[in-house]
Amino acid sequence: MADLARELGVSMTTISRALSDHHSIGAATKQRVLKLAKKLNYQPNHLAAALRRGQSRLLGVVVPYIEGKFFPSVIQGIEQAASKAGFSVIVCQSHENVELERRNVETLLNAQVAGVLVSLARNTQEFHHFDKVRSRGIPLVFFDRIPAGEQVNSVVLNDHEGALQATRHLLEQGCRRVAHLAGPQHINIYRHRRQGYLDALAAFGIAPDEALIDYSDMTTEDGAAAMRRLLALPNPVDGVFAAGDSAILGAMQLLKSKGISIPRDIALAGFSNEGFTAITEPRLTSVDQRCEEMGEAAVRLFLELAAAPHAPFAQRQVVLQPELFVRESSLQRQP
Amino acid sequence: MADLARELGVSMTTISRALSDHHSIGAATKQRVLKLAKKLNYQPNHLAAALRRGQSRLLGVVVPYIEGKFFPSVIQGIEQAASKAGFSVIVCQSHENVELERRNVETLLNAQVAGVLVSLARNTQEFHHFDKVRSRGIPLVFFDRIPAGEQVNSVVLNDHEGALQATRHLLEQGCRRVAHLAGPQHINIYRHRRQGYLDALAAFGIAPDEALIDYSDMTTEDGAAAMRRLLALPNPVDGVFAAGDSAILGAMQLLKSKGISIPRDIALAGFSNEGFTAITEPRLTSVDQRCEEMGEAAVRLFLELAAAPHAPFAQRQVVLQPELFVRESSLQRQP
DNA sequence: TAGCTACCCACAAACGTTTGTGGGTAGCTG
DNA sequence: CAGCTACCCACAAACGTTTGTGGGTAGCTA
Repeated sequence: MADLARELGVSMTTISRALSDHHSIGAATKQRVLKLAKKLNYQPNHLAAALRRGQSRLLGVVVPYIEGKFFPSVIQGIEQAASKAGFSVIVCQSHENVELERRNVETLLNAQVAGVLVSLARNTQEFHHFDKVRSRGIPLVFFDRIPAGEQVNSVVLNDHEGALQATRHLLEQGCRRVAHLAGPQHINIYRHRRQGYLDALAAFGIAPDEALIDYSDMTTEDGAAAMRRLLALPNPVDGVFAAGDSAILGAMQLLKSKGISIPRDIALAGFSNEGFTAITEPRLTSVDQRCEEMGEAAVRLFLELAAAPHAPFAQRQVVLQPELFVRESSLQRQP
Repeated sequence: MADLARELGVSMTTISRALSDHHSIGAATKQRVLKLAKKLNYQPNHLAAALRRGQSRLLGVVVPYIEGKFFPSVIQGIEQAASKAGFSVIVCQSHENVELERRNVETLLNAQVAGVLVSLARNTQEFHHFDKVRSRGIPLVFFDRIPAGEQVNSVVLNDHEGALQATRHLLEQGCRRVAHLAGPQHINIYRHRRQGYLDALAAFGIAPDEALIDYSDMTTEDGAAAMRRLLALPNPVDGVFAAGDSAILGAMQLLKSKGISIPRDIALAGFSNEGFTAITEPRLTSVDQRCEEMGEAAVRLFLELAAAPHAPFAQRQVVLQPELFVRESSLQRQP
């Protein structure tokens, strides 16, 4: 910047203001500065700017993991929206571990991020590590997995609706004893999916049966184990809706190993629309989560919060509509 | 820091040196400083430190994408090793696009990263956007997809060996006309995999046949299209080795749709050991890439380079050994 | 012409660290 | 006791921006 100033015979103030399009700089001067900056290949030091301003153009993201389809896609949406707004994204994984999540938040604060976007780890049940973020006045947005019973800004899928659609679809295909593979109920998404399942049953006048609901961490192994248990019931099920695709995959693999026909004997539906749902045989019906939109929405929310830094806190929530992808694992039950 | 200094009646110099464990500060003083820092909940401003030092504790990573298994796992390895060394990781995706790759590098430089780890985009054929990194004296490490014909530091898999093993395995199972689905040959990994394939054939005294080698971008669709072409050959193939799992998946899907038995009629092997290789039926034989080790090795290399900032440049390359995972798609060809 | 507005610009102080330089003290050696 | 080493510490200048304050000039109005 000093070079630019010397070259043009103006002060660094003018350079800085010209570059940031300040109103008190003449259009002609701005042009000259910009042109010379290009010519000299001037690279702004964002660090210095961040230091002076007390805030960087970095956006911190904490997710449980980045395998599978969901989180990478959300991050993709975040990156796109962020870069449009001139922000860079720094991604951390909590590996489903509160302790790591806590450390990640620290790291991000130390990097002076302008905002923090979080999807909670599985075992996060208290939220004090986010207090610092708020107390520093840094916008905080949760997405997908959000804190229970807290006043927060968040972007979520209408999980209830997704589960409702999936379960209703199974019922419409003729299923009458539909089981549910449920996730940990302290996590909002799994709680809502379970409720959607129950409400779909109710809409069909079917009484819920706790024996048909299996609670687990929703891994492939959990899904297989649950399916094994369900098969042992005196009154066998004819449909399974899982709150996650890994679990329904496990169930499917077990059924196939037992020679049980899908969907003729048992119809299956999952949640997340993972890539592999289109690979299995039969292909798996699943609820799509609008991953990229979720990322974009989270960034939009962040930008709004950042635009009004000292506005009184008002909880905001964006709710996205899921979409059911129907595939062969649940189709043509009734010939 | 000023608070700490005032409280303890020493200068900020002492505080700074005590916190960074400088040798000219007494152990007693260090203890006092550390204790008070804890008590006052002192949060260092890494930005300021980075500004002063001209370097942050951030490690920049550029990858083509983060879907699938490979890159997330590598990143996982990077994060682990980096956090052990006190670095945070900032991940950017180039989406297989040189232009974005260029911009990502700019962004990272602006963030004053301490090092840059890169896996090239598919269409990156010139490398001038990395000159700035070097000229600033910032360690630059390539992994997996590295520049051709350049003096660089890199971590790669022994792709040749992996391909050799996979192809040899197919031949050992009784295959005699093994086709190869090859990727773009300007990319090191695909070139080496093709060469491994050829060398395995040679070892079995089989003459290579260019008609059996298909070049494409290795998508699922590409794999299916290639398989369709191969089936139309007068002299049909009895084995296919693909340089990527997506392609071999496409091939598999096409074969199944034609009612061709795997592995009895045609045996299949892929590369990457993607998650879905254990889901397909039959499960897919594939070469595992030691993803996490690759990430760790890249960080190790970075740390070595960072430790000797002004050492004369000496090209370094770490080569990891692949591992063949044999599954049903290639087994028991000879009863 | 005095007074006002609208622009345009420079000075200099921040932002929170790190670090080269140099000064001081204690203990030891010869 | 002089001289040396080994510690210990403070001063102050950086690092590259942003921004509040205030000064200057031109053009217009009354």
